[in-house]
Amino acid sequence: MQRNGQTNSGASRLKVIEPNGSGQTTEEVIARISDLIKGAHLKPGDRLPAERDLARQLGVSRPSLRAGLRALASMGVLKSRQGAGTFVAGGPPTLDSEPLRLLAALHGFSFNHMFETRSILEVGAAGLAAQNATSEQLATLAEEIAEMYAALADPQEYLVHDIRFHRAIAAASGNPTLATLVEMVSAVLYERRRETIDRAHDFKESLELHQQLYRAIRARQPQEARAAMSEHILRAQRAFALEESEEQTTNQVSEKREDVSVGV
Amino acid sequence: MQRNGQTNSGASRLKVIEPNGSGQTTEEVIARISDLIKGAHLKPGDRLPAERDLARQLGVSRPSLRAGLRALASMGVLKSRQGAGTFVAGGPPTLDSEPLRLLAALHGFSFNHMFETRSILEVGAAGLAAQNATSEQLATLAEEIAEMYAALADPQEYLVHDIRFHRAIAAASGNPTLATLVEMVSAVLYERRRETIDRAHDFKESLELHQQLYRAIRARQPQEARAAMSEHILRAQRAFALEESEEQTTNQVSEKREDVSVGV
DNA sequence: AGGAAGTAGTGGTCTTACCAATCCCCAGTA
DNA sequence: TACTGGGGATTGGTAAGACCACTACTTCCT
Repeated sequence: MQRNGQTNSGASRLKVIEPNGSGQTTEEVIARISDLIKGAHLKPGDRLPAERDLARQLGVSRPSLRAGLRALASMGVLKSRQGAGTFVAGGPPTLDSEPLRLLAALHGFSFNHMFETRSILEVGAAGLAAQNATSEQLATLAEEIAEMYAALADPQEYLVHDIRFHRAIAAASGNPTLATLVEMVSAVLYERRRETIDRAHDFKESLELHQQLYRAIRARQPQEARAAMSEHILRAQRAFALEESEEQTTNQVSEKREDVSVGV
Repeated sequence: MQRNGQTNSGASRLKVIEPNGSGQTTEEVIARISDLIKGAHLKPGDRLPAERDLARQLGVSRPSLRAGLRALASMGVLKSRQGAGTFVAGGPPTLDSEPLRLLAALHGFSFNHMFETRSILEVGAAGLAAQNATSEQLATLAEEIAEMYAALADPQEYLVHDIRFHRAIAAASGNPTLATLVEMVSAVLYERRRETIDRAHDFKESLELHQQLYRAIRARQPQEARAAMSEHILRAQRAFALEESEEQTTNQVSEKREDVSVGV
């Protein structure tokens, strides 16, 4: 079946994909779009041609093209909006944390290991932030601490600013790669934390450490900043484990797993 | 159109997906399979039902189901083999590094930042390895160093064992989450390094540091291990920058970017 | 008993068609 | 002139059915 019947008359910009006998049409599509991105021909926010057009240009069917686009979308580099088009992801660079979540579920990663990893990343970020933070970034940090003070009575609200504070430190490190990883790992833990924080105790101690951490960064003292961050996360880990055990005590008998096995 | 005509006679295991008017059938599929994984109903190596069957069980069309499966496959949790079936990813836990690569290309992450991140991760891993490495893992490290000695004259071969050595350290940290991240970040840098290593100089210095690092881990000296790893990566970064600049000198005029713009 | 050909069954692709959300232009109005 | 509203054209989302390429298993012949 010749699917390249008409050889793209006129000024075709993209070489037609070979009708490779084996099943790798989709991968070809992925590779082609990836190359466009790596070659800086596509920038964040850019819009791709309509699926029907792009499919014709590449010499593949729309389903195959869509398969490729979906793969890239699930990697977070493309965003499709029905009726509007498909765009290159803009905004702050982000790695989806869902893969990590699933990987953790599949291989039974313990939360302790996750905290350990987060600690390594954030301690490093704190050290770099103490070296590189701009005055504007310092201001953002101070604001979030103020918000935390204001939200001492509201756990959920407190958590929001806690998260923003850590995100701001990652950004202040001046290393976007590191910030992206911090975000990815933290997201997995925060999701879980959001469910248990209402049982949390004494935010004051936590806030105290945040304050201390901020002062170290502001004073350009990397070692102190690292120490404060390390201590902070360690305590967070302990608090987490505590709340976890409390929950298990509560939900002791209410497991009863619904029957959704897939009959493998 | 009632696509839930026959209500899955017999022992239906999966609730049919609502014919939700809006366009989120695929996401429903992803969520459903994800839940099966998170709920430990699917383990690594498990095989999913055939697409046609699974689509019928979920009450969606095969294209929609395939879209969901592809999304999960591109996250690395599923692997499809034509003629065989679709399986839950087995083997060592792995995060695809392609998303990071594309993100780096999109936002112009510098290699220095990438090295910085790698340093933070691997220094942490080295410290943990010094605490947790099993005797078996120590043996693996020693073997790889021996292989490096043997490959002093073959850059590509040397690099292979260099990579394995670092991978072994990450594994020896006892923290699979951390190991996964190390692998992801390193993969991006190694790919680039493979192209420039032939111009590399004096592996002996590098090997010396590897040796030193190994001894620190074997001696259970986390601080020394961290220092050695830090120094090692710092030098690798310098060497990388050097080879990079040499390459630029070489390829000065040979840019000439082929015309593959997508006519956006 | 061993190897080779056959045979379901699987994922991969294509075609066609229709649905739903969005965008954008333009007429109508204030 | 500026603004608002409608309506058509465009775009991504879903569906159904068919065929292909590959795999794994069975079965038959030597």
